[in-house]
Amino acid sequence: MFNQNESKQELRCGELCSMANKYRTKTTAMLTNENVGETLRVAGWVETIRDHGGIMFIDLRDHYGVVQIVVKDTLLENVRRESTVSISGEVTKRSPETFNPKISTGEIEIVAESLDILGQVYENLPFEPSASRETGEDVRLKYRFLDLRNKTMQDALILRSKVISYMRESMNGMGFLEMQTPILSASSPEGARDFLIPSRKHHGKFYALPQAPQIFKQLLMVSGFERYYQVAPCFRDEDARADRTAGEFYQLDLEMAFAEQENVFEVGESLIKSVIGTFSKTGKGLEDIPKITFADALLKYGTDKPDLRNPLLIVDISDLFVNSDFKPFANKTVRALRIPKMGENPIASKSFFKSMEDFALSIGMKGLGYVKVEQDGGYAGPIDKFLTDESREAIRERAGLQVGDVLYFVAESDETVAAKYAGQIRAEIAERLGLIDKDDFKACWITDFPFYERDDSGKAAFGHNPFSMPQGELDALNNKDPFEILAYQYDFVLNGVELASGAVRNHNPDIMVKAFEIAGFSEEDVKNKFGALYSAFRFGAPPHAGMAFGVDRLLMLLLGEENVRETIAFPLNSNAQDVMLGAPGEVSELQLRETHIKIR
RNA sequence: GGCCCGUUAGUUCAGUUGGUUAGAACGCUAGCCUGUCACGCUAGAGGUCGAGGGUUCGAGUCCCUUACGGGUCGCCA
Repeated sequence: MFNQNESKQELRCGELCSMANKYRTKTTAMLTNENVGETLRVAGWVETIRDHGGIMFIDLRDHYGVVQIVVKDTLLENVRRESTVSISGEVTKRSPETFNPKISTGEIEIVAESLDILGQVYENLPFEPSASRETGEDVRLKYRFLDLRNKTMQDALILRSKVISYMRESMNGMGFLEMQTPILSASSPEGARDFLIPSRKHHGKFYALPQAPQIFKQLLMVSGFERYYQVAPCFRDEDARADRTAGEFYQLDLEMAFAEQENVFEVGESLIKSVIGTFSKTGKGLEDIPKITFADALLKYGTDKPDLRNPLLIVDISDLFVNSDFKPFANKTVRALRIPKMGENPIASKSFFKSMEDFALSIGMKGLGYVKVEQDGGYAGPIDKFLTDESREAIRERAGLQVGDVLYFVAESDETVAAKYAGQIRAEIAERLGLIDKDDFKACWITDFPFYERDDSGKAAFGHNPFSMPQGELDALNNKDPFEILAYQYDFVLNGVELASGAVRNHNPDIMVKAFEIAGFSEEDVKNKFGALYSAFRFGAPPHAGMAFGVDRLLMLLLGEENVRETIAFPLNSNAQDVMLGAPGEVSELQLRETHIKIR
């Protein structure tokens, strides 16, 4: 198993790494007790200087590790921390009482004979690289080159490199070809906002950066490349989140011809199980990956990206309150969340219930009712007095209530809203009670997304992806209520994070036209919006299906980071700016003229 | 665009009911120290308390406006 904590040691390298030159003859990774007595040269960054008057020590850090340098004369004048130096000297064995077990070179040291400053530090450091992760992100990103000297950041980017290379090997091993698709592309009419690039040669026209290689990979299927993948940059001009970078991100994008949903699952599971098993911090891998329908996920977990490490489940009890006298529940969607033994948890004090109610109000709920199951099996709590004896028993059975349990109630007129609130309560309770094992990995597939959703005016609009195949195909489109139609569309969810998304594609132009017609578009619209696909599908398209994993999010989960920017060398800040290079920035008059742009 | 939180030394933070000269740690500078490894000790420099306005005898502290940062909702087929 790959050990994240020893990633530097994993970077030991062969012949190429040992290339000796005027800067160094050895890297720290190559230094062992065997080198004692040898005079050699090392180069790196001055991590610390410990000046004891008559003797001084330097911790010299290169990419591979650290070695202690002993300096006995005035060589250290003008040497500053974090400058780069080249030092020659003799490797000596330390006396046993001065061994440092924390570093791999802890039993030896180099007695400096000469020292050259290769890269001086000219001003005070804005922060300590060793403590950079406690520094504000705006300062870190402005001096990202210093931030990345931090060991945790180095390890994160090393892991990123290893994981991507491992995924490429896996995909290659499964017979997939990595292919490149254009970066300068056309604006797509659906989906997120595009980043636009003005054309110099074509007045008033624009390229767009691809939101995903979607259309190109489907065209590759039509061309007969049956298994494609790409570590693909994707660009979307949407606002950032902790788990969503501004502007650009990487996907492991894949597509398979003559494939069904199950075939994609097989490939996806094979890939992700081996990645998690190989690279997770604890070595803990993924167990069985259940398939949960979108409808079921919304009911049981209150979200389409459930965290299955959270053991709590939601049940529907709406039917018990049809025509109930209790107005807040009567004829509403009522969901109940059982928290086993919570009544016996010392944390579950009066103030805990109060603060949960405050949380409920803060997310827009009107209140948060609950009952406790007492020792005698009876209920206590603010909701109990509104329950009939029959409903008490029905609820007990439905939710599997036992002595000591607490049951929370969520009631809303709108079913979707009720589900969402119940999901938020489920997540919050689990967080507060510490029910989630942060070192664990639990995943599921979410399947059977609705093909259409109601837009604001109640009309049918594409739910997620107009390219996906409706279940039941043309027959369903012709004969079913559009809102009953499901799509061959799926997400892969890991620890509550949407890690991948995919679909069986609609490769049939007749079904495509019909699907768009229901959503209010004509055949002409299809030709205009998706002309290339429409055309390609008229020339012998294979059925095909695929998906795409978010590489940055995968790294975030593997590293146990809360923020996806910790996995990227040079991310934009959450405001979509590069404060180091000044992007976005102004351009010259000439550049504007050449691209026919006038700034208002 | 809405909402929440924040902004005090280079960095991370403290700062009481509004009350003398705004503190600490790390970093920086200088000095001492021959075995440290987060070295230690001594001294020192370093602040328009994000900006503007208001209340007050008096504002880092209270009020308003605004800028910036983080999170979140919208958005992300």
